[in-house]
Amino acid sequence: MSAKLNDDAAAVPVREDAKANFIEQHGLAAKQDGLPRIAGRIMGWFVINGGPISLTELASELSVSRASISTNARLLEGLGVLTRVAIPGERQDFYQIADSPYARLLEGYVHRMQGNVANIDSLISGLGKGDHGARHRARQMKRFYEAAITNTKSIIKSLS
Amino acid sequence: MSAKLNDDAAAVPVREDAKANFIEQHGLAAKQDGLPRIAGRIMGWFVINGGPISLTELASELSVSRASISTNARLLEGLGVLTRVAIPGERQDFYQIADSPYARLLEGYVHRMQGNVANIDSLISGLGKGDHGARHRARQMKRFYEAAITNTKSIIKSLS
DNA sequence: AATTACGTATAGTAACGACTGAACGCAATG
DNA sequence: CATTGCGTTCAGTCGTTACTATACGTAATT
Repeated sequence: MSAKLNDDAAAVPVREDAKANFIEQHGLAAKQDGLPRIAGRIMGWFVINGGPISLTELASELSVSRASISTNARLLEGLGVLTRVAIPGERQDFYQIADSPYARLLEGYVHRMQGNVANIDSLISGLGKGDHGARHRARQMKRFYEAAITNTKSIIKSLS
Repeated sequence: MSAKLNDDAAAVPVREDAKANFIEQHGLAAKQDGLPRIAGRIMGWFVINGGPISLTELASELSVSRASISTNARLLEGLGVLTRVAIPGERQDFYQIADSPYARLLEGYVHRMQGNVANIDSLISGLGKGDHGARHRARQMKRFYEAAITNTKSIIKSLS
């Protein structure tokens, strides 16, 4: 997956290409993380341009439907990546990139992993006396998740 | 689906339920991580039962098609979660849970994050002199990924 | 050889999710 | 009021993907 494509259209400004490319790549990366591609593109746009911006403007910026922008912006708001701000005198909703967006994302991640730990716990408490191997492997798995959780929490702390 | 929801046999129907439930929940969690649900169920089965087991046996254990088991087992093998072992005298392929499966998973995660960093770098080097905000936010994002990468690497080290 | 037992490749299906376009509700403006 | 502009909701479409069924290749058994 190497992506340095620089042979077509010669005299085009590379600057704008870099920005558009980043947005697109970030949308792709978001897909990898289980988020809709548009959500990733929105986030990429905010990394570059910061905001605040209205939904309709953002829709035309990324050339997608207003509906899609609306749902995905609220999704990102729920994840703590975007915050809704009111601009005095303006009727529209404006979105802005949150204060520490990545910390917010990690918090959701921690929450999911804690759910996994709970799942492991209910397995362990349901095991019989004979299931030595299963208990051992389940505990190993739990240790992994707990290590990941505490480490992630420390990252969150270092970002805030 | 007719499960065992009776109370006639005073045995321990709860035990088996716990195991089956764990497998199913783990399949669900895998979906969240972008893996096929069956891959997650396979992994859950191995956490409980360890292995080694042949593909056809595993297929009947999880009651899915042999083809699906085959592809997903190879997927997990590629991720470093399962290892193929040969049992002397047996013709079949046997799979076993790998030594430190979670460390392997995290390595893949690190790799993906490094790709993101590369993406950010190419954005930064494409920014003009005026894009102060963008450069600042991009650097912030890069710092986040780098922190996550080093922390994840330390987890990997602690698991190996 | 013929047959059996296994893993894999392939085509087809069924379900899922992202995204769009058109309606709706609502507030502010004319 | 009527209208305009906004965000949201909802039905529908399109593409993707997990999973199955079938066919295939191969190695061991007979």
